[in-house]
Amino acid sequence: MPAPERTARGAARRAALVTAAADLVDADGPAAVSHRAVAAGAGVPLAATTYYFRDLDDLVAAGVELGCRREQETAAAGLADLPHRRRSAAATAGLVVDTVLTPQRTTDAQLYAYYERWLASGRHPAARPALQAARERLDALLAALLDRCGHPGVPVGPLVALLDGTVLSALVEGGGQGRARATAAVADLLDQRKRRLREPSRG
Amino acid sequence: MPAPERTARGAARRAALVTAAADLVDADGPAAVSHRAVAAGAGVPLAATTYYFRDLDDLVAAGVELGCRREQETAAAGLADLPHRRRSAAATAGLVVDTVLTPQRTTDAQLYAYYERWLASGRHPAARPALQAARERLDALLAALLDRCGHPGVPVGPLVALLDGTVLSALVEGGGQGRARATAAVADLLDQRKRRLREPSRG
DNA sequence: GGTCGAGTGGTACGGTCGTACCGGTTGGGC
DNA sequence: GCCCAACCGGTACGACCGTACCACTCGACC
Repeated sequence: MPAPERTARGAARRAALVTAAADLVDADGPAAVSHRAVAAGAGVPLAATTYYFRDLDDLVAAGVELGCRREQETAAAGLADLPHRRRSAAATAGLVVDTVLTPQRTTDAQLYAYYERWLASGRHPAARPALQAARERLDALLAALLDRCGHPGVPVGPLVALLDGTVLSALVEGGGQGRARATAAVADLLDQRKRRLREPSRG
Repeated sequence: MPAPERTARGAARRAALVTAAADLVDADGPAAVSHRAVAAGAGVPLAATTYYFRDLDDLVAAGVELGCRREQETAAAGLADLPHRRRSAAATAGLVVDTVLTPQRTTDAQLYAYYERWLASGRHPAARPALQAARERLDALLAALLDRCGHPGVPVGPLVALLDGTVLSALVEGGGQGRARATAAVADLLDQRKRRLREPSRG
């Protein structure tokens, strides 16, 4: 079952499976990926999943990879269209949150699935490379975004950490405030940094 | 199956089940909790799990609750023994990380399980109250800790968010650097705040 | 001593799961 | 026209799952 799809039809079917897997991961987290669910989602027989993927880990990894990549591609496209202009901390924070979470992810269920995806490498080691790459691309995307918004040089690592942790906390609390809390927290961080830069560290 | 254990023996058996569930959650996350795994862990027959718990959600919630509570109790005890003394940002950060993650949680697998536990309310709504309460107690614990270390008034929410997000990022990266990264990030935050306080915001 | 309810434990049912198997089909190269 | 690989798709197996059932034991109380 090496399945190096050589046929156009084969490649299309494999792509359909990966798309179905990515959709499942996005909607319900990596745990929702099963051979049967993916096959049903792609509209192909069950056996196609084992023909094109070594095992479930492989299938999950492919779904995670596509899910990360496709949403970052649209984020990158949006970033390219964004005019280079100084923006307020609040406006910038909104764009940061949109870049990290995508504008589509609004409900708590979607945010749960999102963070379950980041944790996917725990249960599915094959997904780790995709997640690492996605994380690196995200950092680059955010650095470029912050630059375009007149907030250059902001350390991206702590900013993403603050965002993620804030959403996590809001998920525990419940009530769908994840995005709002994260936006406020990021805006605060940008504001603090701006103030710090205005008065250079002690003469 | 209301199971309001009236017998001392019954209460003990229920406690054994909850302990086994908490151990499973700690070791492998909430998804590892199954009737059979809990029964085996507690050394009781399978049917005991359905006798003492309405359904699996109930069992998971009980395990999550105990897991959170017992580790916070030891953290609170340690805090009570901690002498009130000014401490460096680095030393304080180490204590903060120990309070949040417990000193025992060192491996990546344990940290994965820890954050899966925070996400438990997504799949197991019954666990939400326990997680909310745990989060509130954690905030109080940290506020007290920071006070004892000569860092009073530090906003705890963003601090925990930064810590959690940093560990999350380190888990994606892999390599077991979660604690170290989190400690450094928290120390940085405390240092920045100290500097900010030293030169009061612009005359 | 009899009763009654809490607790016990073995067993079973219906379902989903990952994965394997295998005969059938197709389509491009000789 | 044939062949061979890629591909297809139905089916099956064994494992584990949540949950239900039920005959049983035991201890307290009338």
